[in-house]
Amino acid sequence: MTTDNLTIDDIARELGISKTTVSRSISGKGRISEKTRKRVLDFIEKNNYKPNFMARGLAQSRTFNIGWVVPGDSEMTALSFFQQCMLGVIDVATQADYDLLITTVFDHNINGLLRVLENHKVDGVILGQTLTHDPAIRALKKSGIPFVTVGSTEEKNVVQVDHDHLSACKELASILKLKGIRSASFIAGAEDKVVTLARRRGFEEGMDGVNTTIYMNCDRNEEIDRAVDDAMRSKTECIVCEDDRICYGVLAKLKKDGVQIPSQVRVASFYNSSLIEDNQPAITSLWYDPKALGAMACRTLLSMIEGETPVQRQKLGYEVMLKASTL
Amino acid sequence: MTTDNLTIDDIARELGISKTTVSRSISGKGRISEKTRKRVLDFIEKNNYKPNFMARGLAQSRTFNIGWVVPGDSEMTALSFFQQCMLGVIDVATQADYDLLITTVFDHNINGLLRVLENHKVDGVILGQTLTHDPAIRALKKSGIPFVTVGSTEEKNVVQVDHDHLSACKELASILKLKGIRSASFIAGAEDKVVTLARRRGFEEGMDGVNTTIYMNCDRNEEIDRAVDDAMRSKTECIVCEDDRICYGVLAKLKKDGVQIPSQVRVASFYNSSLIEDNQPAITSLWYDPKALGAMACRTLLSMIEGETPVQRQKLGYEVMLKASTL
DNA sequence: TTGAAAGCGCTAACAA
DNA sequence: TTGTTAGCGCTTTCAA
Repeated sequence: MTTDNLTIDDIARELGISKTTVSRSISGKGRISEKTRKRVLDFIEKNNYKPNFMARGLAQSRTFNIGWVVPGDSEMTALSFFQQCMLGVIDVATQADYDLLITTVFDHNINGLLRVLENHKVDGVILGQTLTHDPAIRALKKSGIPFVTVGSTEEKNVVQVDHDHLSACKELASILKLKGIRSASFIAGAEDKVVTLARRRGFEEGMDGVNTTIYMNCDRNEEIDRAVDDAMRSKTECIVCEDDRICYGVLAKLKKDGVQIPSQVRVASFYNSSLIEDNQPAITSLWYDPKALGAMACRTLLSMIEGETPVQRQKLGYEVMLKASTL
Repeated sequence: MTTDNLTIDDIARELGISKTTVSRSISGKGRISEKTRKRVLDFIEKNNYKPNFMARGLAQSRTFNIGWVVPGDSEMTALSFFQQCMLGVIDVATQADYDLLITTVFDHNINGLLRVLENHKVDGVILGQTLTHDPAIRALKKSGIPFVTVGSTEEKNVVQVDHDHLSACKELASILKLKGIRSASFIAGAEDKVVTLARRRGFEEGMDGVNTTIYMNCDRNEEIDRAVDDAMRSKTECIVCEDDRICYGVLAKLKKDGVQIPSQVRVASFYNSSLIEDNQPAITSLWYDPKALGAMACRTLLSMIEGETPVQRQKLGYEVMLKASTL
């Protein structure tokens, strides 16, 4: 049953033709008479032949794997965003007969990525997140391997796909401003992430003229709690959270302190996910499509692997979802 | 700079020895004089030689990749458990110069896994979750490839690592019973998951004599809400949640309904994670070490790939964490 | 339109 | 202790 040791030679012998012809029939490259082509394909179908990826890889210097690089702390990795995005990548990759090799980057330590690159274990890489001085991007550039980043970067000549965070955050912020908010606080995560900076800028531009306070690097709960304490003490009218994880922490803190939303303070988030979507009251937030983003990243990468030169920057849209948390 | 086209032939020529000698120096197999061995290694070090994995793979029929199979719905994948577990796997794999190929299984659809197996893209597989009639296990057995499951299974001859869910859940349940609880409800997820069944059994055994109600297949929020409604109507004294995700839903529902914990109902969870750990009040739960589990699974798999015959069932411990949610 | 033959870079008998 | 020689299974010139 499991006779999957069938090789291209076996087929050639069986059909009385050469390996070359078989190879060509499969790949579709070169001229082949429709007749023999069909003979080969039929035989393959019947005998359940599966080409050997390693052999093909060695001959063509290809692995048919693509690298997927994500932050290596479980708090990050577990974020709905990366998971959704990855599912989009997998969808597209699978259809093109590629598989995903996963690598983690933790605290600017890119050893895992370096190993994968040095060992030539992937044909291209998708970077799940961009940092301001991103060592991963540097390494990828140096390696010469095709790669695309999910998230923007200032680095030159980097193919990138991203949501339009700046516009989205600016739009949401300005809507909040129009609601008559006089003072707002922005609680955000690590400022070495490009997306954090974009959101901050969107917030600031949208809130132009409003009294604002910015709390950066609130990655852990204590920091979030402290930021919320400070914001409430300063009688902020609205807390805007940089992402779902932070919003989750903010909601927990407000609940603990018995602060009512939206009567005592309004809350909005620049990223939505299942982490907060069932909250009572519902949270005003931005909606993106990370799965579509992942799919686009993968499509782009595959085209690069095929030798095409893709658009450098692709932006995906968003939606503003106004809910009860901001009146 | 990027002269990484150095091959074993180059080294041999450069050093005036044969490829074989070089190969042996690297692998450490066969007899080699310390002197030449050192010469080769020094040369390699100096010239930054990196062996070609594809070539080695083709020659040895190995890929130096291991497959990591997880549920393909983002709600599941994002669970802290799988992420932590994966980080454990990656740690061990990386040290042994293996990489992780990720594959998803969604709703008993194992096509992704099948492709990876047929294409021989991995040397072994770690299954992140076990189902009662697990098609993945069947496929893996049939393929003959080494694999280990994270989670138990009834299938014969399957190497498996797991937490001791039964004992853990039974212990927690019996502690709750000792606290004088007269009626308890168990809210659980899909009953095709082996772990769900184990936890249920632990609950039932631990609660022996107590008036209990079981709610199975509560994977979505509506179902959780309905279960909670029913449980509260039946004046349950304690809601025991099968995992963190469900507990999260239960807590949200109780909050929405203004039910006080633990005064109006006690709550416990059979799995802890960041999803619920900051809850007020703190939730009584079980603590496991999924990262250690992943690491153990990977170590076991690697030993199997090396041809060893490992222990069939390995169990990791747990801790009962009694918190304010159960008095 | 087809085939022969030379690799891709490494490992592993078998000899020496 | 080291080297010679076949492969691993596929692709790809170059010829026919």
